[in-house]
Amino acid sequence: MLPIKEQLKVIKSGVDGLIPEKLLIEKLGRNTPLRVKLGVDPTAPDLHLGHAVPLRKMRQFQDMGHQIVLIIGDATALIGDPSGRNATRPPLTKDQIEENAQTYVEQAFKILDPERTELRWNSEWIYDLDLAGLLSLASNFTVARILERDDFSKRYHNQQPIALHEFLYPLMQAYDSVMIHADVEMGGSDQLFNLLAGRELMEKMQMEPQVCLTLPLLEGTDGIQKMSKSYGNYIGLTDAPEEMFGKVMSIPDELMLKYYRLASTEDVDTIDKIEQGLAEDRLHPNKIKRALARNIVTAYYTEDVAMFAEEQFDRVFKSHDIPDDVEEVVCDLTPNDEGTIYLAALIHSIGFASSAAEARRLIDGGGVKIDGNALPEKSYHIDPETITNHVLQVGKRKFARITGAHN
RNA sequence: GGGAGUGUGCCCGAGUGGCUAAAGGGGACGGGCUGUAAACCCGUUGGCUAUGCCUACCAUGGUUCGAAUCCAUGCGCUCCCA
Repeated sequence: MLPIKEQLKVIKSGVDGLIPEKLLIEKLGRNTPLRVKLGVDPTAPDLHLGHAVPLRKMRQFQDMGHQIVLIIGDATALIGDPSGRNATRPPLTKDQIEENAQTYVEQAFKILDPERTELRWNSEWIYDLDLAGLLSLASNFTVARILERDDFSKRYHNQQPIALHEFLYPLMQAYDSVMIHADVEMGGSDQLFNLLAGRELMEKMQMEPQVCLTLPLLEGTDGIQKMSKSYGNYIGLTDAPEEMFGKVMSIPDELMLKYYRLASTEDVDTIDKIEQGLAEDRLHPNKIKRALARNIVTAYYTEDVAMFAEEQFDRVFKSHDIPDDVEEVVCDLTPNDEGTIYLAALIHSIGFASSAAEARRLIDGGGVKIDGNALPEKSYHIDPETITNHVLQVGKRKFARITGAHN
């Protein structure tokens, strides 16, 4: 294993908090692999760049020879983590959880080395807890202690409901740490309370407590709220390369460095140089953002794919051209008695607008183009000839080559 | 168990009998500009083959020529007391 100093440098890069650092040094000093825990709840089927932040940190531990333990919270997902929430999570069925968990693991292993990962499901021990067990577990915490946490107290003061089962969530997560004998548990900074509950419970059960490692939350593409599927500001690990590239380009400039530190594969020294270069105006923000987008796409696909994604991006957004690979869409282009087709309905039917009325508004706003030429206002009804085998564009990003059905 | 509130469009939030498809803000989308799907500026934001028609302010019923607005009951949520 690397010397402790070297290990600490890697561990601490990009982290938000390490509680307590002294204990971590002590644990590292024993020169045996640490058990490093990350628990994830399969509440949504797709992982995004925000989830990837702790996973990347896990990978760093893994590469230094520590034993990482990835816990799939299939049991805790039934409760739903209240962290940072202002409302109770909608319940998921066991089937949904099962399904989500599958894709979750698959995507996590794009970052982690599966061969050296201990994968556990917390239903393994949580389902064995009977009521008596649960009660004795609950007796370790007080209501005041749980109510202390920011999200609960906010909800309480704002007269928003807190369901009783949500109180139990931190206990369940803490119990996971006990069961797998965690040395370190990591999570986003919003997880701090849950992580500390793990420490507390371990101590009460006469174990050496875990070290809590928190990572900053990654803001989504809007640059304001944390990346989350429910805010629609996420960059999914399974997004198409062009999509991924474009989404990275859409983050506010101020967020670039944070993305470099938390979501890219670039090492600390390189990022420091970039930061300096930007501050001194030696590096152009657009170039740096492009490099970031390429790096991220490369991490989940390949370098070639990333370069192609960049080319397409330039075609569409820089030169306002039509991309190479426009999807062909077959539509009913049978004209009515007046020899026209209702374009607004067609746009709606292929999913480019949420209603025909919206399609009409888009036409009037100049957002609908055929072969790159904007249609004039009110052209809701058009001659089918003008569109058959031509490229219909709605907004900047939606393209389709329209062909008629063969009757 | 008793009492007090509250429920509006994707979200927040005004509106307390007609001028309300419903102010304002956020978000989203579209256009312009550009170094980007950054920033900034402008526009749009219930549905419908559409100068009109239909559906909408928790639900149902009522008062009224006319209700998001008044009344009744129900449902949801919150708070206080026990």
